[in-house]
Amino acid sequence: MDGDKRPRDQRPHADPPPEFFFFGDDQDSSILSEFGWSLPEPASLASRSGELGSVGAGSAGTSAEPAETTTTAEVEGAGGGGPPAGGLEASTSNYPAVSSDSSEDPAEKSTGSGGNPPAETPSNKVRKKGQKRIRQPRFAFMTKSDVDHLEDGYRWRKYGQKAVKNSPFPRSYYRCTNSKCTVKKRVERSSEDPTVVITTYEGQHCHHSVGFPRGGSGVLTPNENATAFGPQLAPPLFPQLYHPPRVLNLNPSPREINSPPRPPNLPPRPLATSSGSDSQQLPPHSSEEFQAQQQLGRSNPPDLPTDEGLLGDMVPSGMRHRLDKRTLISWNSFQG
DNA sequence: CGCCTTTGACCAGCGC
DNA sequence: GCGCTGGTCAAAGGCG
Repeated sequence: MDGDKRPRDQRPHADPPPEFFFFGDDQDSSILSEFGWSLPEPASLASRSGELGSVGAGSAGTSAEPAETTTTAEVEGAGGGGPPAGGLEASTSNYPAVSSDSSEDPAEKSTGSGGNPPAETPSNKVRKKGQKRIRQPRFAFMTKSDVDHLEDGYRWRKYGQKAVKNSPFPRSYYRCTNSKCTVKKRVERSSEDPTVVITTYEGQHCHHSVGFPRGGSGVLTPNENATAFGPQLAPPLFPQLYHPPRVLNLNPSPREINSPPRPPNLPPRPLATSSGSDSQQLPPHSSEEFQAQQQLGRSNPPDLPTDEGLLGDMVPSGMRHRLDKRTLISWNSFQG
């Protein structure tokens, strides 16, 4: 992709800019700060966005706590023109909202395993020349976990793994096992905080979740998925997170940054595919956490339309279609 | 046997 | 055109 000699995070970005919205707790706020996601200058933000894996080489993680805190980033994809330098501004204006541009995208790749008919897949495993890779909307989640592949209610087949620049950790590529589904996801561990797993979803599921853990109970309906990120947008919103993650403050005050780590009464909860049973053992929230979530408006008042659903739990409805740093700032301000 | 992971090779796309 | 990197393919092997 980039033959640029500059550090990847200093290059103009070819991919659509990422639009991040974050979830987690105060502790994760500091993590984001380390990622440079706490409202970096636009250029920096833009460069990081397209490639989460370039989040940067860096110091060791902040915490060894294997927890469930999750950060989410919307990484819109629509191949082709990258945003002009300046990133954030550009991203906001140049890229359509996920909800609108995702639903009508044709199956994305010529090599697609999923919805694309075999006829479109060259037998020699080579993409048709001139066929541009079309990116579907993407969402990235940052989750504190000691396991890489987080259970999300769908079944995935790993189809590749690559070492990524500026990261000691390889990036894994997964594809939804449903033959008609083109959803893919990338999983990588943050180079800055090895305890943080970055999961990027791309595409939309066109089928029911299998539930989680694999084959387990708790089948998600398409509607449930839809409520999370718009119509059947990929992430089923981490069903294991029955208590949706809290939204991170991207612009934490010093006080917030220095806030004490999460209390020990919040047990770490690895969200593992491999150890699926864990995902069912959802510990009861501490009243403290619950209250905090309530304050963040992540509860789902009964008077909200269904559409508010899980996403409503995580982000205000106003942010649903366009989430960018500024929005987050605004929201953070809104939260006080 | 079916499903999945691993892994090396290949290609696309980008900047120089 | 070259070099680099991300993304993908597909054969081979492992596992239940």
